[in-house]
Amino acid sequence: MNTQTRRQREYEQREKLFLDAARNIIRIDGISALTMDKIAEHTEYAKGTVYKHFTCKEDILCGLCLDSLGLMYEMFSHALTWQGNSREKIICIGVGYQLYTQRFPEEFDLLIAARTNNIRQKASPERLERMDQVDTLVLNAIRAVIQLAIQSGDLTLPEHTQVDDLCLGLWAMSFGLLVLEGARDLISGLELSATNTLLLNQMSCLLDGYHWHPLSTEHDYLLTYQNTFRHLEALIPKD
Amino acid sequence: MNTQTRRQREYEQREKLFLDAARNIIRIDGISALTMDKIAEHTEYAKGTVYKHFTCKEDILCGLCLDSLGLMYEMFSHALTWQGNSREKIICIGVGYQLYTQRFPEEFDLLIAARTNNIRQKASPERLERMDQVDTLVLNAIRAVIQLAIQSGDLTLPEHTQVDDLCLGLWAMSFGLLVLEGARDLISGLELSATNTLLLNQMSCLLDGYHWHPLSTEHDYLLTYQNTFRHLEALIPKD
DNA sequence: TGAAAATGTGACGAATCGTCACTCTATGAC
DNA sequence: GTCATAGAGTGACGATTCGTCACATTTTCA
Repeated sequence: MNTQTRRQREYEQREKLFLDAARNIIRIDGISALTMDKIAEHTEYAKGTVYKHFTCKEDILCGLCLDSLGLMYEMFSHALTWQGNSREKIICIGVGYQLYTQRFPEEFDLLIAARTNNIRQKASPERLERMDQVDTLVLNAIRAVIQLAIQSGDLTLPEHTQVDDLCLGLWAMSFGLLVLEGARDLISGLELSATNTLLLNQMSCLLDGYHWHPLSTEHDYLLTYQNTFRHLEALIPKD
Repeated sequence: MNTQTRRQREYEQREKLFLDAARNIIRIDGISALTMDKIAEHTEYAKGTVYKHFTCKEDILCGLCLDSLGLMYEMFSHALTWQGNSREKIICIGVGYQLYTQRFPEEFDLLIAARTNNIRQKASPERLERMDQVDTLVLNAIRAVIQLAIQSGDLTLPEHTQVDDLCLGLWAMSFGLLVLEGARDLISGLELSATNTLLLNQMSCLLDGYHWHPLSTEHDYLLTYQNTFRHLEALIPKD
């Protein structure tokens, strides 16, 4: 009987509807303006129906996060296809991350919150499980580039260093920079270079430290940065 | 008239009392368990009195953050006195950061939250201003080490790179690693080296990339790490 | 067609926020 | 010592929001 599959499809569509409504509210008025009643009102369903889909408000936040992670994964996958050496591919991923957070700062706040015990303690285990899965996908994208670099001889990891160590290092550096960057005007008194080259420069030094070839002295990564920027910019939804 | 100064002193003591109560609640039951009524009850004051000190709940969170930043500044200052080369001093600071977040994970969640627009929009301007000031102090501690390295010839910054760029890079790397580290068990499937060497290794690579001498090939920073760890551990309040 | 299953509802209780009109208390002028 | 006054302290209150659940409505299919 395909009544079941139709039901399933309708259910998923409605879930998407609720998440879209929530995302809109957040983009316009910020996270603290998000209420279950507003989501119900905007979608013309009753609150009870929203709770058929999400166990609590935090579960919705994680649902949104899941979508964001998905988009990020898409962008990262796209970055992998960038024609260039292994370091250029990594830069392309970093640029993707940067573009995303700059385009949707409110949702980046969400990504930050979702790394916090406070939120994760309340969200449903099922959704956390799914977040883990997408996390893994994203990580695999970065891992793939590192593996590629090792195989092609561009990179030799120091002793006692795992692939995942570098993976986390790159992630942490980008994450940290973008979080602090989001609060840039709040951290007064910092005399910084232009936003766009900041991430590039720090990543360059880190990768130079790993002796990931070609080194920044051997290749013009600023050009790569600019090209990948234009390349990925087109992928970002305008809405 | 010193009635005024006494009043002032009492006011500050009570503020400290409220913050201590809030911190206790958070340490025991997490951020979401913090309510204004509980703070009032635990301190045996009425809620209205709490609101004489803090404009809203977020203002309290920022107040706690301010204390944490203060402690961190103290620790960083102490790190500056570490006898060793400039890179060792930076490591000492990193170790201090790590020790703090591991000792008080709940409060680290707070530090993260306080970098988020959501919270900052609600806190009182006065407190945000004070946070900025302490931020600056902390940054100055890092700046000082970088300046020292430059003056002593250990470090020459690349062209188009500011002192503050490196400052932010170091901060971002540590911040990012510690946030992700806090969610370590949540990011399943990551095969990482031991926690303690992770931060050290990533920082080492970054600083090697900057050609900050002595390079990690020329000096045993693992030893530095272990020594500074023991050195600073004693500073952390046991309570 | 109609009984059973699935879906949808919104009034409700509970928790919490932040306010404000008030009571109480310490101060210092006389 | 008395007393008017500033300001410190209160907690009942309205408002908001969460999450629930007993009931209403719709859909399914025998």
